[in-house]
Amino acid sequence: MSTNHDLPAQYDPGETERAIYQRWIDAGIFAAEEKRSRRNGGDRDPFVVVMPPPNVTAVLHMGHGLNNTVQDVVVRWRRMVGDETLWVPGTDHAGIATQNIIEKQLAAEGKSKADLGREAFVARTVAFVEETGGEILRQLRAIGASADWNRTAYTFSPELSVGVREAFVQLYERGLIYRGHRVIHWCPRCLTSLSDEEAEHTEEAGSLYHIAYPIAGAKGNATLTVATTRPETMLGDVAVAVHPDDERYKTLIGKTVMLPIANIEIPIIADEYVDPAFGTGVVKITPAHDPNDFEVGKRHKLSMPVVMAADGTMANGIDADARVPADLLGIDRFEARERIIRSLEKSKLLLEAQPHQHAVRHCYRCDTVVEPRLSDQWFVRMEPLAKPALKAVRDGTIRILPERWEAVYVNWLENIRDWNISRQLWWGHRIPVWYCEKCDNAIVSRTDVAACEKCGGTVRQDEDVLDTWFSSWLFPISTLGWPDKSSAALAAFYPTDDLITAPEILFFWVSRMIMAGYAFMDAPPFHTVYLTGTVRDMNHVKMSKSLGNGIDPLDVVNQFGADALRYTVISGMGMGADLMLDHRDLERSFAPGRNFATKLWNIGRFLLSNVGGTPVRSVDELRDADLTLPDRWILGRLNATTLECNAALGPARPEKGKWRAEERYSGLRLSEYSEAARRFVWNDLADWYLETTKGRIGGAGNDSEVARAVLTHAFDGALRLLHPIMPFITETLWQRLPFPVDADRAEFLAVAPWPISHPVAGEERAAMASFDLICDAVRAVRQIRSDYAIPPGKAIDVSIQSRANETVFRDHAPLIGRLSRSTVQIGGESAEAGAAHAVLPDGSEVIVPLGGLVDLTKECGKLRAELEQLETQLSALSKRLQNEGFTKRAPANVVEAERKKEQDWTKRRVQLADKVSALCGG
RNA sequence: GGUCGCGUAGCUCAGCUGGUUAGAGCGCUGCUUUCACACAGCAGAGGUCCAGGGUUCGAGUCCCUGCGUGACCACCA
Repeated sequence: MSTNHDLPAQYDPGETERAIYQRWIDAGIFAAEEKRSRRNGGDRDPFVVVMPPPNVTAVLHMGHGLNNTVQDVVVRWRRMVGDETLWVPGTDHAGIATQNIIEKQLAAEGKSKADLGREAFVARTVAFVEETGGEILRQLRAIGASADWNRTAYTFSPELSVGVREAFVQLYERGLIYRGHRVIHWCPRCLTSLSDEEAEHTEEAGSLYHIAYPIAGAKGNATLTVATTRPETMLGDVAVAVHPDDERYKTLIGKTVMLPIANIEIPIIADEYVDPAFGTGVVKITPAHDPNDFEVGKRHKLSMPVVMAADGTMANGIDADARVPADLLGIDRFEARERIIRSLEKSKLLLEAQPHQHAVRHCYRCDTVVEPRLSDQWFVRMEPLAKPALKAVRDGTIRILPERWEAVYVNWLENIRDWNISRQLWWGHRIPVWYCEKCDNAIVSRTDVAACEKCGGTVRQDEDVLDTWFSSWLFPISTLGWPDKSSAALAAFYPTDDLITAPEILFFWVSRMIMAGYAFMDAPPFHTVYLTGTVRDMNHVKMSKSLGNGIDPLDVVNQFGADALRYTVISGMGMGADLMLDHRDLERSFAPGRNFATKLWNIGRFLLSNVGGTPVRSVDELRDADLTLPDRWILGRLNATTLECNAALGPARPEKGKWRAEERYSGLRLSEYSEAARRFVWNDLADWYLETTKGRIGGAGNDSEVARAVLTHAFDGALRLLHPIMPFITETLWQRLPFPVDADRAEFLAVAPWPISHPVAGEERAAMASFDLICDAVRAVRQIRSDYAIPPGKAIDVSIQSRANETVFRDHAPLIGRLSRSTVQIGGESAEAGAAHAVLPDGSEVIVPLGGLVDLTKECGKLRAELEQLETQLSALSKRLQNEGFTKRAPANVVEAERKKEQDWTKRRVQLADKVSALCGG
């Protein structure tokens, strides 16, 4: 133990945080051991959190800061409670995102990926990732993340890649992966297909063009008007469709129209898909460039001409013949739209361009407008996978917090569509399918294939790679050793416990992990999903680097310390609520956290300079008679605060495998936990208890020892409660506390036991109420001093008058006097209610009622009257409910309502009775 | 278009199953450099809990309507 008990006047987080983190790492306290898990014969419950793997190229932003702080708080809490705690860190290779970065680099060098070729491109990306990747994980250490870095995973590592192939092959063998020919979302900039989730809707102001298609062979200039928002695709039209029951067009069905510009005759068909009420009730059918039209085309066995190239320029593709005229070939789709509109205007076939608000899908990586495109892709059949995932949330195996997200989750899974998993990229897990060049055999294999197993012909592997999410959906199992089912880590730590992430990836990642858990392990990956809020600026705009409204968490760490960052994030975050921070004024956002750290520091300084470094006595050895009222009060407050923190943090896992209704939505209220701990430290310990010890510590004798012991114990408890939120400063201070000699001490606060609590007993409650009265008296005297501008140095005589609590006040008059810097007498004549009565220096007299004290006689009378009335009503009600005549005759809902009322009144009666006994004694 | 959320002090928000005088941080006013702390202490000011209606002995809390605002989902071209 340190003999130097002087702390520097100022806490310097920069100096201490790094050193402490290194000591934790050196001691290996973040490393989890399989054999200590109860599931592997150990004596500890496992508690496991899997980190949402950030993109390997990412740099830390506030979103990560928030998310990982929440995870770390939960993980550190469980570690202190004594669980075998594992937090698995890792990164994601992020197919499109990473490939885009390398392509941008190449573009800056005047090259394209085609110049390099696939192999060199991948090699370059690997080198880039090796060099710069994982920086974000190093940054997470700066905010104190207590992950088990020995287990750091990477979705594209050889180990995890084994799992990816295994998953693909297994699903293929179970008939859940298939190759499909259909219209998918295509990004003309990234040149790859996207899943439905990757093509995000944005509301945009566009136009609904009304275009006249001349009816073939009709008299005069008869036309049929179609409505479209994408006229450039009309070159790929193979029909126009009307609703079969639409009286306006019934007679035209079966006839043909001339497709303008392409000058082709196409049929008028009937299909129920058409909504007669929208637009003109006539729809152009372009099967290769619209998913609905594709379905219509299939139903009517229409051809599917492709009139656009992969990069979004006009082209005569498959089945298109010469539909695209020469002057439009190679023209970008949006330019082509303009030209086609102008051309139609000229030929008077454009009848109208209505302003039209509609949702346009954009690439989630580069924001380019997505183009529907006909192509061959690999799909996962989702419905069978969704079933157990749906059941899990419905039956309480998995809960999602905040509760409202459960409905969103259920809704998505109920309407799930097949998942396009192939991407036309170079960066990612190559699809494990080989095609024979000779016999057209397709081989799906866990290992690389050299030759066709049927004919021995040469094979080539599918060019495409898998969606990044096809590797991350395996994260909870693959990081623990799957597909090796005998893996000790899998046995010890799967299923995991909490999954903490942003709601944006509920569908991308969370839902799919649940499906993968059931598909490959036949067990859910976790029992709790906690969705955090979003970090926004003061205008409620989501923080992002590109908008320039971001905050760099490392700036905050440098200026205010990691603890300040963490405290701000945790205390400011209601369950699932967004967190608003001012990026232009970091002081405003983070000073409260820093100030609180300073407060802790100063309590520590007081303690070390007054209590000193000599070991204190253990509070367990103190006899009740030794404890003063303030001692009893602060110990009671510590206990109450521990209870509050426990209640806010909630059960770590469902008690009986599944969440019961009562516990399902409780816990993980981190801001409440943080507030309870802060209140204890600042408002109880620092503002009151510490002040009461000032006259005691340093004096000779027993009472000084008692005060030293209690103060140290209370501060120790506070540091334990706060450690998950502010790990650095609490560890620093805790290391220097003058613990009792024989204390059974952990080496680090990070692994010290969480405070023990007990149910509050009646006499404890009474003692605490007494001290609250003392505080009221002190406040009343201070108010007199402040209101009447009594100078600090000037003593005044005050008398406290209270018949009801005279004993309490009499016993503690010196304490009241010391805390209010006045001379206090107890007792006086007008003592009906409690009041402080002072004679001012100028001779005038003032009276201030004591805040917490009411006119007891009156108040008790009122309460007793209410209680009496309630009891009368309640007994009448109960009698009625016991009367079978009533319960049988009255309608069920009335009886039900009366029963409910009986319950309410009973509850209220207990409340009132409690109050009466607390306030009025007996 | 569908679903869901939010509207409480100047600002950012707590307030869980209805029950004392509606809370916190920041900001604001006054006093104080008192030997842990001015990144502080003490004492204050500030709220028709969006509006209107309803249920109840009792509503910030539950129900309905309206206004404002946000999120998610969506194949009306």
